[in-house]
Amino acid sequence: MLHIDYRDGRPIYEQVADSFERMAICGALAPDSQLPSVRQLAMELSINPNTIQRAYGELEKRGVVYSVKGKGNFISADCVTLRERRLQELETEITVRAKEARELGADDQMLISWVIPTGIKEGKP
Amino acid sequence: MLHIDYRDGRPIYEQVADSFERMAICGALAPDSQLPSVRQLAMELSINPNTIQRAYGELEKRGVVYSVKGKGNFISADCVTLRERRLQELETEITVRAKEARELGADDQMLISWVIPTGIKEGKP
Amino acid sequence: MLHIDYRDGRPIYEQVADSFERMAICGALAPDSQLPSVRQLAMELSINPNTIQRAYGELEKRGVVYSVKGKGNFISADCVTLRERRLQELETEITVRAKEARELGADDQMLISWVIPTGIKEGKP
Amino acid sequence: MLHIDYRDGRPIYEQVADSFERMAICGALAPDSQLPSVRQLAMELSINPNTIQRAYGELEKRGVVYSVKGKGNFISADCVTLRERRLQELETEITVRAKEARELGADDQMLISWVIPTGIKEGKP
DNA sequence: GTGGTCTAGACCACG
DNA sequence: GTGGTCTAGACCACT
Repeated sequence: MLHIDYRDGRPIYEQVADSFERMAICGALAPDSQLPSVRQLAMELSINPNTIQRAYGELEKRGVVYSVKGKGNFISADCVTLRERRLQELETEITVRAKEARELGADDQMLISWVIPTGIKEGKP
Repeated sequence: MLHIDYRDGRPIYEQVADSFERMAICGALAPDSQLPSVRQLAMELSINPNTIQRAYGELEKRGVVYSVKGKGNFISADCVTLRERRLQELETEITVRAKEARELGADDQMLISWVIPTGIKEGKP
Repeated sequence: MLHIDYRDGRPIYEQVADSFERMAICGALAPDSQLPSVRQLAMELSINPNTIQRAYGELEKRGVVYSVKGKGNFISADCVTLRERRLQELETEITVRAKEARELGADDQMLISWVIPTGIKEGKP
Repeated sequence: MLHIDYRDGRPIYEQVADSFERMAICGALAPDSQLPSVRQLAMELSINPNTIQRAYGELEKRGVVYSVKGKGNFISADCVTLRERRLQELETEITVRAKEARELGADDQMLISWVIPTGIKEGKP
């Protein structure tokens, strides 16, 4: 269900949080659907419960999840909203880098080639 | 001359190294020009010499400077080479994010608008 | 388990790193197996933890280990990969020296006798 | 006459010593011929006299040069003797590495290909 | 308890 | 004076 890569430089809690956010974004987790409990998920992944707790806290901070005392953690927004939020993040990350690349001599054509997949551009069959 | 931000999450040695790399890339530091000595820069920035040492070590690992015992640290490569190296980094960073954005529904037009500083902006103003 | 020679010209952190790399190459350390913790190894060898830290950093730079915050350091690559890497290093070291020896008058036969452990030795016994 | 490369990791005094040894080996410097004075060479190369002094000391330690107080430094042996000495050094350096390579799986054919130049093997036109 | 970073102060090799 | 290494001790982020 969830994949942890210890070699990945990122901390575990971040990997867990990212996985859930990705699932929420793609619609695999509907709004108000409940996440696995901290203890249960910790056992499944053989991870310290503190780490799961922190991952859920991270998701709450990002606005992806809300927690109800004594009940559990739940997805807070629909996938469309989350998708837009993530797209805005990506936009700033890309524009910042595009700006730097432009200052280093990259021109329109080069930048466009970076964001448009090579080969087949239409269809996605 | 050099600015350190303690609130910046990045470690100090990395900030120092990045600053020098940026200066070398933009041509502000010519090849074979000498960098400030470890001790002197440490005093100017009120930083431990060990931290500067590490920053210079990082730059050497990146191929931006070379060090001569008893003489000092010097810029190793010309700005053109360094610029190409940095552009390749930016390319991968951008393509990875563009790929994710595309999976989230971004189309060519949207991605292109992110990398091209258009004077005309639709909506948002 | 690990041997440090203070008279050896090489820095301690390099000796430590080399020892672990050699063990990983010969298969004594399997991929994903955990290395001793920085503090523990420092105590065993009566060495400053900082030096061990640096040795592990060196190994990470070489691609021999990966580190996980709060967990420890682990072997990253299999012995076959590491072996090939080391063989390439040895190839360049040998070819460089063979070239110089050739310029000094060594012929094919002499060079071959150096790299092949012949039971029969002419003269010298 | 003599070439110093500051980017070369090796210390200056070693580079100077190596250059003279190479010249003595190839016969460019005859036995008992005088080397340039410490001060003069230091000026020519824009190097600290201490460094030249150390280079000459290194050469004396290697048995390539002998010094006469108040007179100067002189080549000690003929090129044939020096050549043999250097060849013995290269032999040990190569055999040690060949032994390690063999332990890592290199076979005769591989090792021979390392010490015999690719392409044309006869003639040296 | 783990690794990652930083500070403080010392010694050595090199020039 | 320079860089390179090592020690000692501290704090932080992560598990």
